[in-house]
Amino acid sequence: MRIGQLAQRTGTSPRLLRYYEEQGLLVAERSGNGYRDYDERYVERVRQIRGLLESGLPTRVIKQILPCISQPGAIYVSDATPETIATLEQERDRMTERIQFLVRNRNAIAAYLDAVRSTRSEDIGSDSVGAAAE
DNA sequence: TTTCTCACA
DNA sequence: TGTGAGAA
Repeated sequence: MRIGQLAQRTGTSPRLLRYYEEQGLLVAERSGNGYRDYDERYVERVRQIRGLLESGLPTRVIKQILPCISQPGAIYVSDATPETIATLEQERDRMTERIQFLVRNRNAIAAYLDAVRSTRSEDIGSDSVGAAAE
């Protein structure tokens, strides 16, 4: 498939897919006219990349660890160099810190909302706020 | 439609 | 980390 279709199927843009390729996250075949040619497997691969980026990993790290985690289910310990292990440990710790940061802020917001709701229900006598979605 | 490059937030 | 413009 061509870049436009892959973009559509992964919810990204052609521009972004070229950018990922430039960063070494993707390698595309070329068809006769010079257009990139992707097979089915790239849909899942792009989703993987998106997920890791949204988790806050920089592209250079994703490039390094993608071969290790792209095999679903099986974990191939063999292809993880000591250097990659170190990177993963560091990234895991960074993620833990960010999670704690998010939890604190979520709690602060939740506490504020509870306070606002209780003062309003004292004034008005009712509240119709729906359940929070997860 | 896609390619590339340059510039910019 | 991404986007927009311009030209082929």
